[in-house]
Amino acid sequence: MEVDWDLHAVVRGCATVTATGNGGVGSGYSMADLHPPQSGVSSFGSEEAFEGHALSSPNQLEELHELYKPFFPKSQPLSPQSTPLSSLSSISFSKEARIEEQQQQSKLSLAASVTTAITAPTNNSATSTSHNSRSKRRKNQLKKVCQVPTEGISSDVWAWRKYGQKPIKGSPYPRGYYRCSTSKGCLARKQVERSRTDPAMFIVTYTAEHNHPAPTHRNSLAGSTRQKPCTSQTPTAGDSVKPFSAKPAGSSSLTTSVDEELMVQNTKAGSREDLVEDEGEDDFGMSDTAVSDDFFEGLEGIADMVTGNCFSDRFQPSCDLPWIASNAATAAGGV
DNA sequence: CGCTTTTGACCCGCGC
DNA sequence: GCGCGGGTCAAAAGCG
Repeated sequence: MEVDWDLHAVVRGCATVTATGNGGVGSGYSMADLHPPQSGVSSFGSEEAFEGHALSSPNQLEELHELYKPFFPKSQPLSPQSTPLSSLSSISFSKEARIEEQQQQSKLSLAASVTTAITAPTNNSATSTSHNSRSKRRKNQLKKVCQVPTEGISSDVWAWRKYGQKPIKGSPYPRGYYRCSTSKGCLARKQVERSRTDPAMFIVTYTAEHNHPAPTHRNSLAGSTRQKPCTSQTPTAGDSVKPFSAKPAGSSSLTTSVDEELMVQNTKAGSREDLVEDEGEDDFGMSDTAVSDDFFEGLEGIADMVTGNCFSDRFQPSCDLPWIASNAATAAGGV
């Protein structure tokens, strides 16, 4: 696994980030947080990262930060050490992401029904059974796509459990499928895939929303640290399937709800600004997706918690949390 | 013991 | 209607 990435890196916030090389135009909200140990590869600082995109300057980041502030109850996300920006910067939309989303949306016929679209699966299937959800799998699913730096991936308040991984055509990296493990009934899912253009970045796609508050702590770490004995393939690997497990975001990480929030917002923002042109007005960029309301509500609560104490508790400055580490590791490439 | 990860198989949507 | 590819399920195994 990869644990090539330094843990501290994971926790450490940083600045910047990026959108993949091409970044999303406009979409690029970047929030980078940590950088991949991997090296310099990372984006920070790199011009590529910003290449023509949105946050090409620190100022922009700040602006974003400001923009998001309202969403964060108070403090921010990551550990004390992490800088506010870090959280913000961890996510960004990449062109790829956008495209994906666009496709998705276009299929859905976007805008108008976007809102409902996303929820549809949730609502409908909420009651329903797996069968239902399954049948609707690809229908009307609004997804939020965001790009996160490798480290950013570990920041996620929710506990995710990997339920699958698949090689994706056209991409050297496999895509990992995660579902919320906090609640059985939670339909929230996320897909994590390494960016083809920028291996240091992960494309995280969130589907559905959590129907419960964020976990305050993990129930168990068991199995969470599993790493292959052998391995060690670095994320770089482009290989496909196994070597890199896209483990993302945290599998169990509790990291920042805020981050997630940000992500979502980014998504929204991104989509709204770049993708959704039609949506003319959403306050804050929140209309676009459906995730919205409840999703945010929940997040807010979470954020509170997080900022309040969760973080202090769990997120140690240095992040020695085992699970985090493992997450990072996995995320990185884990498997 | 409980939970997570890994993996192969299966199912389903979508494009041709 | 067929095939491809993506998404999910479920069993096995590992870890705390």
